[in-house]
Amino acid sequence: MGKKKEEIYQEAAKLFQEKGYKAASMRDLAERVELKPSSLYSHIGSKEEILQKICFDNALQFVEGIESIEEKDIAIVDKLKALIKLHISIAIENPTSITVFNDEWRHLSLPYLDDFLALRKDYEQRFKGIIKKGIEEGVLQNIDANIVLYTLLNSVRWVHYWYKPKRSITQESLEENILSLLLNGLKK
Amino acid sequence: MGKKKEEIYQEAAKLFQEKGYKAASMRDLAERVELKPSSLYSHIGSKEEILQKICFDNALQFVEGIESIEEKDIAIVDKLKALIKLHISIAIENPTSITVFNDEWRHLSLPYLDDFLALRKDYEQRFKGIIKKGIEEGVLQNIDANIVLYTLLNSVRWVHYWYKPKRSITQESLEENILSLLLNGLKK
DNA sequence: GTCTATAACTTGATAGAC
DNA sequence: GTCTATCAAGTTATAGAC
Repeated sequence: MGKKKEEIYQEAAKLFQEKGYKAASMRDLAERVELKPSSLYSHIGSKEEILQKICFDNALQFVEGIESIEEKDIAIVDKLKALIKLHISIAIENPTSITVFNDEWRHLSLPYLDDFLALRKDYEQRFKGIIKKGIEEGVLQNIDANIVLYTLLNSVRWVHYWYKPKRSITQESLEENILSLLLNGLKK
Repeated sequence: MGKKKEEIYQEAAKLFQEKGYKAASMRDLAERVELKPSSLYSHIGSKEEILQKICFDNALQFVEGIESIEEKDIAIVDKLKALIKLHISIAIENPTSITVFNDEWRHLSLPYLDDFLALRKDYEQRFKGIIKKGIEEGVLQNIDANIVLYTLLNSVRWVHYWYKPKRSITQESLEENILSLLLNGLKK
């Protein structure tokens, strides 16, 4: 990928994050990469093409991550730990694009929207499968698998909104704290 | 509030939820309430006025809710339970406006944006205060208060995205399950 | 690959008749 | 209070010179 093209994608992600996809204009973007708006189109096909790349790149990262965890020969609880860590590390490594992935996918047009939702559904089903197995094995509390799935996903999906790497908390201790809270509970 | 005005606010919330504030047009809205676009302005002042009402009405519901919980003479753990239930019930009672409140507040213009953020900050500080007291008293695990605050908020803030009241799960059992997960942990 | 110019369209909101 | 007509500004994207 050309250097300018890469710059455009990166700045677009920032812009989409700050203003939202719809409110971010190609004029804004052009200004940030020091080009006239029309010149953007020598590098990219359309505004939505940028959104597509961001959404699907992130979706694939999650799908690949869960596949590799599924294959591992480890205890269910450790698979869940690995999944939660996967979410935290993806969110912290690339907070900008993960925000767009989380919040702006709905502006995808068909058929991309359907493809995206299918990928997401697939991911959630795999995640739920691991939870269900843990309940069956008796190592997890017998809580509705959907509730566990979405409570875990949600609690971890927005870490990047408030966690700043420069703070006193390291990523390691962040992971430990969240894992302790989710696995052992808030009560002493 | 006039009947038509009420209808406009309600449909606007739905529309903002479905498409996002920026992508939802006054023409869309007019069509839904069976008016010509210009006629909307006999009932409302502007598009943003609708957003303001949605955001501040919800924010005040949370602030009033936490004030009433603070005043109660009950154990810290019970205050936390009450807070989590507050979030769940607000989200389920009015899923449409809570989505707009959650996701679209950033399209508020100044000075409303600052007012809104101040309200939110105030709420979070109060919530964090309760958590800190629980840690001091020794009834909660010694986990960073920010991590607890945001993990709780996030896990519960998006319940309405996946919980459908018509499902087999009642609101009561939903609350019990989420509370059990957050307070006692996922592990058996 | 960048520019100027502009097409084709959508946006929120207003003026003024009825 | 609803309408028709319309404005002014903003949108993505393209055409074609250099």
